[in-house]
Amino acid sequence: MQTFTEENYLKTIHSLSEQSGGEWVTTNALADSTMTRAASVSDMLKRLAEKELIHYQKYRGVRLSPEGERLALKIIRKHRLWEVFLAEKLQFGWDEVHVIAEELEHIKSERLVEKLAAFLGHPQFDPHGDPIPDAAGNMPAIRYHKLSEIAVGQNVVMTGVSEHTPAFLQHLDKSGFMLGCLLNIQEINAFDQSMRVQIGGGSVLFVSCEVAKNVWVK
Amino acid sequence: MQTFTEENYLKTIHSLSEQSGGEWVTTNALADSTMTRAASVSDMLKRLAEKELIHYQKYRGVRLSPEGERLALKIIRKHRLWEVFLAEKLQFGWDEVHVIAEELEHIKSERLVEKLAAFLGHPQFDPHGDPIPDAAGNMPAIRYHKLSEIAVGQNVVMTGVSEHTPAFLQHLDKSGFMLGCLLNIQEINAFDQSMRVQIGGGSVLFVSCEVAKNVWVK
DNA sequence: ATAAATTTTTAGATTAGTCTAAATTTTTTA
DNA sequence: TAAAAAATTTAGACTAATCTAAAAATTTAT
Repeated sequence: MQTFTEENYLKTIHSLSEQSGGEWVTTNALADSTMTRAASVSDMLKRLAEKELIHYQKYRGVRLSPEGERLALKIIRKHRLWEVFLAEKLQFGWDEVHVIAEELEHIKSERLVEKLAAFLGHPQFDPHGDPIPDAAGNMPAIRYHKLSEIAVGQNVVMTGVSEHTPAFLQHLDKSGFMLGCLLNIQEINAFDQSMRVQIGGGSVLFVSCEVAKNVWVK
Repeated sequence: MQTFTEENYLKTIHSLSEQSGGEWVTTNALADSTMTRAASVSDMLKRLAEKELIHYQKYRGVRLSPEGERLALKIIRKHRLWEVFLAEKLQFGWDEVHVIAEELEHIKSERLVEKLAAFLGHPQFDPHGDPIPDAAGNMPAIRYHKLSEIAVGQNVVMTGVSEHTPAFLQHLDKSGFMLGCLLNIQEINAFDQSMRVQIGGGSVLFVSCEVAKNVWVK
């Protein structure tokens, strides 16, 4: 049985490892992500290695063990299912669901997760377009492309976001972005890589490079 | 902001105080209810008194302060709303909802509670027949009568239970008891106060005094 | 009303998780 | 490739919540 804190470390290691394409995760990267100090991370890594949830090599970094990976995926599954519940059943905005799901993801009951999944109709994606692992821990790794990598003239569909802060999501709301919307890239400014984009065949707007990098499309 | 543990103490003090009709709650009673030792309770009471959530007099006992009462009712509201969600939306049995709600009740978001209440249609009672405090903290104190106090020949309706253990609730399931069912008291045995009861105009069964004491009727 | 029994509190220790400061190891750079 | 810089770990301390054992206060009983 893991504590709340241990679960958060496993989840963070998973996410950093995914972001870096499977590299070993460093102590400092973890300290930044968990808002703690490197010394605290070192302590915790010793504890997680003791429990064989991670492979840990001093001064080198850390990877999840198969068991750690399994647990991380269970937490991610719960997090994303709760996000779907909050957005679809309770009408929360996609900018609000993350923080609440950070708490809900630690509720223990296996039965609860499976009944929740059934109640929601076994959704495949959360409100940000992130895939939901199934009960066995399988998660499709389809990440498509960043909007910032699409060429002028292309038509694409928005499939997700890689940044979950309320500030970013509210900015997208204001601009008219939503999952599934059609995007036509009309122009890319060579100077700052900002784009002129038409959304859903309607309004046209300018999208900064910082925004475009955090929007997934296919 | 309170910790998980502090919230549980407040809830327990509320419940013991309610059970004893508003008496001061003793250290030992709390130790029994929270599965800890009297020494740990003493420590915690000092902390809660420091935060002015309780009125605490050494060697005498403890009462909730107005602020402590307000917080306790908020937790009870959350607990009971989640129980309704689990039973009505996720099809959990009334014997399963309590333990899961013990975790869910600590989720912080105010907005979540109010959206959940709206989603459930602002229910007045949880699956055990316990009243749900409203957002302002008002809770109807209607507790009706114990089945064990009803006279022979009377017809009553089951309105709740005062014991939430799976063992007790599963026993009621097996016997055919459910909230709202009609009960006709056909006989009371003088020797052990056990009863012969007809349920819903149908099956007749024997009910021990221990069971009858934990069933509320009107 | 005093002694015995019970209840409650204090004292001192333990664990998980955190911190700062210092020491150590690795990486970078000249 | 050795010195400087950066990253990481160890050492030692702190807080919340708990425990056992002992001391103190209250209640009960003779």
